[in-house]
Amino acid sequence: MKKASTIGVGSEAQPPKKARGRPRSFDREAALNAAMEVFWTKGYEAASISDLTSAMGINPPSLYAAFGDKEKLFLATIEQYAASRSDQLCPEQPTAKDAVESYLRFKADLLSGAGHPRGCMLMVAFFTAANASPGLNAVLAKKRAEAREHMRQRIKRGVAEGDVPEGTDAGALADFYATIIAGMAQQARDGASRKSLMATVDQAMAAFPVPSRGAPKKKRDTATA
Amino acid sequence: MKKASTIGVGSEAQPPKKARGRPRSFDREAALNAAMEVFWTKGYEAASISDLTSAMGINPPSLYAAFGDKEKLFLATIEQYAASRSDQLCPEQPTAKDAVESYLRFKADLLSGAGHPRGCMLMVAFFTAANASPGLNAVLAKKRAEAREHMRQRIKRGVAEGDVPEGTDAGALADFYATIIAGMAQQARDGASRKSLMATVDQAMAAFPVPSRGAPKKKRDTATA
DNA sequence: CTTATTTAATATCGATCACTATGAAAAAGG
DNA sequence: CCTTTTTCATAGTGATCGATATTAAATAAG
Repeated sequence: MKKASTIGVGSEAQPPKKARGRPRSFDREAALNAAMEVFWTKGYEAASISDLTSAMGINPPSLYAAFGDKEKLFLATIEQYAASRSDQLCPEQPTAKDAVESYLRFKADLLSGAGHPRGCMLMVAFFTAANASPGLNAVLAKKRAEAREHMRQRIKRGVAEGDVPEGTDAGALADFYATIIAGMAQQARDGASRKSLMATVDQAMAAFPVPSRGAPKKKRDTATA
Repeated sequence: MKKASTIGVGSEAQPPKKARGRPRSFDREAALNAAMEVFWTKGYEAASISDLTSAMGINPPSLYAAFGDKEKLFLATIEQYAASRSDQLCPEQPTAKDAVESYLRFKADLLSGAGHPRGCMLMVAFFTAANASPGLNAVLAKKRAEAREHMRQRIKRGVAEGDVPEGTDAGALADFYATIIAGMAQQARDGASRKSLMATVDQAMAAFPVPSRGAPKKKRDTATA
């Protein structure tokens, strides 16, 4: 009766050592991706175990044995979603403005992309898991905060390097672009085209502050105030 | 057994003619407002009849007799919500930019206001009623489209009157500000302060196109192209 | 082989869902 | 008074929710 607890076993260590009991008859990652699409489409609370098991091609006991419960399965799909979308600003972009713009266009591309449900799964999760456990909501809140923080840090760096005007409020500017991303996620789920989202990115980038001509252009950290 | 069908009776005609049967023992509008707050807080599908009746202070049969069913009650709260927020741009603002800005600030005020749940009920509805009937979703989609259309018309008028540059794509600009509003709704539900939302409005308005100096400034419709 | 271990499939569990049948209570019309 | 009409309140309906007990099947170890 000793439980071996193979719930968390994803891809931590995969030597072909044979397990003891009856082998699993489904692909864990494929089932996880199927579950992700269900949650992405219907939302967390509206996705029933019945919806999930039929999409994953397994029975309820297999789901619970492999993933724990509905919330743990959802968290696993959230991690899968976030990991496959590397929520980070491209560090090769020379200026903060370029970095933010490429990030927004990357997002716009994903939001309107084919082969998966429309919009952002994290936004769907935010609205449809509001009544779920505090622990789940804490994870979601952290994921949301990360994107904003990455942008804020990049803008701050831009100020230090002189491609963003001195005195710019990096936090407020990051909030603005976080608002743009959230808005685009809603618009995309509402059916907005890639072209429409890109036009919104154009508009949003027109508001990015640039140093006035003749302003100090630091190269690194040689302050010339 | 003749049903008198008093479901829709809101405030269409209120002469104090006494009805025939036992009088209703609760205030219909107060109950509607209580239901609105439940839907606004928990979302459409997550709000149970039990949640609703206890917040409204009535029993299930009274709810069904007065409002029909859960979907009809929800639609009634949506109408109440939209009506009490006159989703229209202030026509007294002299320019399209002023009109859009005051609209955004009006929205930011409501989104972060006290005395009611955070965020926009229509956005909560959009995400939490996605699996509901097509009819319900059509109503919600129409409400969303209205705000965008009002902004588009006002921007178009600005182009005609010369306070918006010629050649401006009014639809794309309206899409941009609809994105801002949707994004602010999410941020507000996520806990953003009024101050933070207002800073985002500042940023968003910096992107509003203005005629270059020396550009034609039509007063009304005297074209001078 | 037998035993131990793990998964698969069936058939549920109690709780909650949206909703309602039933009859008493409260008013007006006669 | 009695009848009619409408609402109120109790106590449910069948359906579906998330989650499991149970048993058979499949593998490795001994």
